[in-house]
Amino acid sequence: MEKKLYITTAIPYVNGTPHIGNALDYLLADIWTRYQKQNDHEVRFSVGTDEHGNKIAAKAAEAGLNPKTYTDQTYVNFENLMKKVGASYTDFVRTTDPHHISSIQYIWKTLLPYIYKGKYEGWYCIGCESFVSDKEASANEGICPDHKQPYQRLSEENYYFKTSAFTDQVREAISSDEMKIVPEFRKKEFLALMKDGLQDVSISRPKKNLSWGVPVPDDPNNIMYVWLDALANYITVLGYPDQPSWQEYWPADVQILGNDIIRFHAGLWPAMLLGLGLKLPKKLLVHGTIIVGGAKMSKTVGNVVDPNQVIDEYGLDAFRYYFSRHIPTLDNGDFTWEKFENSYNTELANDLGNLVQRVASMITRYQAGVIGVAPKGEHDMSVYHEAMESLEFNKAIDEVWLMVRSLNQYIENVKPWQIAKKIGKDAEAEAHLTEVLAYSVGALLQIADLLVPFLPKTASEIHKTFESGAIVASESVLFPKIYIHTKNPNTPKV
RNA sequence: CGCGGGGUGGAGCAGUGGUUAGCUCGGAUGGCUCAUAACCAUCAGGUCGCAGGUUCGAAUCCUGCCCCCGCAACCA
Repeated sequence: MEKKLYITTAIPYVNGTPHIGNALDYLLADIWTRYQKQNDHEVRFSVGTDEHGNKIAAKAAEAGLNPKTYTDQTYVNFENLMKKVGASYTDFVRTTDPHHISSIQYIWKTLLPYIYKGKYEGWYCIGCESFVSDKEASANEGICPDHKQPYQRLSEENYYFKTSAFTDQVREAISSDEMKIVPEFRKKEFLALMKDGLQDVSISRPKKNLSWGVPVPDDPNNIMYVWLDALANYITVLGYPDQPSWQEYWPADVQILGNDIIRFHAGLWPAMLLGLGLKLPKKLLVHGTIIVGGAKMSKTVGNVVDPNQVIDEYGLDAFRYYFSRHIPTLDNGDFTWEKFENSYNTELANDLGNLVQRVASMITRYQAGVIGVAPKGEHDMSVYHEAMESLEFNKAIDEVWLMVRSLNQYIENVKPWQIAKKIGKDAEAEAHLTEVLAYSVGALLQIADLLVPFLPKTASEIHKTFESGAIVASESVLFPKIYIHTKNPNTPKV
């Protein structure tokens, strides 16, 4: 049965260059999307960029540009990354889009029954033109590290959103899995965090302190808090409220986010939706952080991994492979160039690439490239599908590699090259060989099907090679060995 | 006693009371020759963080302790 599904990715703040965490968002959403499409569902897959706020304005000023011009230049970096990881997204939203702006103002007006004026008090840096959290203030011993000035205790009048009014509903939705937080431990973590209830959130800043943003309706001296603006993208991108088709896709089936922003997505965002009278998303997929050799990535340490470099050096599918299999979907994962290259050379090149090659080569050599009719692969795929449904993509792709391994074992046991030698002496040998090789092709085609969500290019190359009933030689081998970061074990010893 | 997760062979992990604790990578040996010097098999290697307890029996349950990692609400 065909369903209309919707998946979203967190929209990154465009004040920097895209990093590997952004790429992970797009990749996970894309895997899910391709999987659902393969099952004949229709999917909308949204991406976007978050472009308002002081930090953007500051960066723009540094570059001598107005903020809009600045974001017009930087958002492209993110769009390029989405394309580069092969994300098959259908909708792109920028928070500076006119439709988004008018929509968020409509949202504000609709939420008015839950909005009140209140005082916000906190530590403020005049240089930064912004408040800092108590934690940050005490961490810096009361002095702004950028401006070498002491923070001041200031208060200002803000609009507040009565998130607290929705505490019970949100808690209930999370506990009952009506809005399911995946993985379970994130759900527990968040429920513990909100045990004292959701706290009202200040959702505006005086214009003098926050110039770059969406004005509050009927009160242009106040600018909307960036998170309110940003979170709304998930519905404005669908055309909410003016294009009725949004109703065919909301609520989202899956919203993808990193663990660092869970409280906005599991607290403020559902409260906004409830205030608007909308349904809550069905699932929040919270992925972990990618660390490098056990350490957090950071610019100062200089261990930041550029997704572009990975893709440029090893190819897109190699990137998609490592980040879907060796970075657990629902937990933190480790990246090092050595690990990456090892898994590329052993798993992609030796296990899969070589398997395709040896089967194709035997058919070419023994049967002049004629496959005959390949039987349908018969491997039990329930583990794979269960893993996909429970959003544990790494477990699903693990399952594919079990199949790769068992096909290699099968070939080793049956020894087609020995059967080939009997042709002419043994009357049944020829038919037997054909059967063995056709079976292998059937298994490979099944493997290719299961790889479609993960390695679309590889899957289609395998299909191309075998599906016509005769071998179509490809111009190059799948996953040629690469030794950039590790030693080539086959170099002769000096 | 803030909350949560975790400590299992060199590395990464699975395993929540029951036969000799599994898997992948790495290492050693052997086989094979269709293949990207690939593939397959076998072997080596673990006092399951520490100490007590419950039990016929614990990595698995209980108690205490040690260590690591997140989070601790307005930075997006």
